[in-house]
Amino acid sequence: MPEGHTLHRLALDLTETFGHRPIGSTTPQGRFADAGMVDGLVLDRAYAHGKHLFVAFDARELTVHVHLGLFGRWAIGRSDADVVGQVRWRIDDGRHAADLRGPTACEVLDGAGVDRLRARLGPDPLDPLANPDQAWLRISRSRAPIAALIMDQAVVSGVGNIYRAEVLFRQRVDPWTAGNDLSRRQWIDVWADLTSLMADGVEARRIDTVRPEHSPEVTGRAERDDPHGGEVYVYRRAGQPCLVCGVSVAETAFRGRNLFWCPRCQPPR
DNA sequence: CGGTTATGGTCAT
DNA sequence: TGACCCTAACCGC
Repeated sequence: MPEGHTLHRLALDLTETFGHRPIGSTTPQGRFADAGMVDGLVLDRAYAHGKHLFVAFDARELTVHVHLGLFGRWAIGRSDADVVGQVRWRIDDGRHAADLRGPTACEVLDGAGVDRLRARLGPDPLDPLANPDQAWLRISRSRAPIAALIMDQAVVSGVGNIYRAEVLFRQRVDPWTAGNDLSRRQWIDVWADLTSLMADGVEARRIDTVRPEHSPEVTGRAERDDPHGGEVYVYRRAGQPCLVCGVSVAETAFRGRNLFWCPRCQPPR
């Protein structure tokens, strides 16, 4: 489930449900040995930087860092809900309980640890203070394809396989364009589009990228055919006609991930 | 019941 | 580039 919008949505939900309240912290599965370090502390707020979630606790300056990886999920429910499956971390304020399953990271950090981690991350389109030039500096000096750069969390934070495919399609950028062949204009347009698409994703809790003029005949497709949960142009539509030009959508395995694009709408420069 | 799949990332070679 | 980590849903037998 997790591209950047998912984590920002989660941060808002966790803050709304548990913010400024003392919470119980346990590890039903047993694999978060430090869960007790924040047990009984006041949960200040949760926030996200790209795909990383930070749950900050009171004066002790402790923060739980969570990365969902490919399979991780949070489920917020009632406090009296039974533990089902592999729950790494449960927080509980007596009314609600939130269960974390399958994360790649769930660890307690101090302030310096949070700073170190965030220093490795590129600007996040969902951060109003983020500076796209910070990413441009790296992109414009790299010979790697933009398809690789845009998913490199040190370059840009929060873009995953769906937003990558969709934003490059919407901006008609060939995914194989080398970073140093991309124009500054193209990058600024990609960034601006990411900003609005991802903000929409936070609100809608899903990824929808298809413009109204292309959507009437496909509305409902995602729910019917594909569990990823949104209306998209090219993601997981290999072999199907492009919603804009009708050409068959292309797919290839690239660095361990599936890459989708339209060869006609996204021609080489 | 076993194999496959998934919106991610790290580490070794 | 490949091995491996994390979990649950789904599919075919």
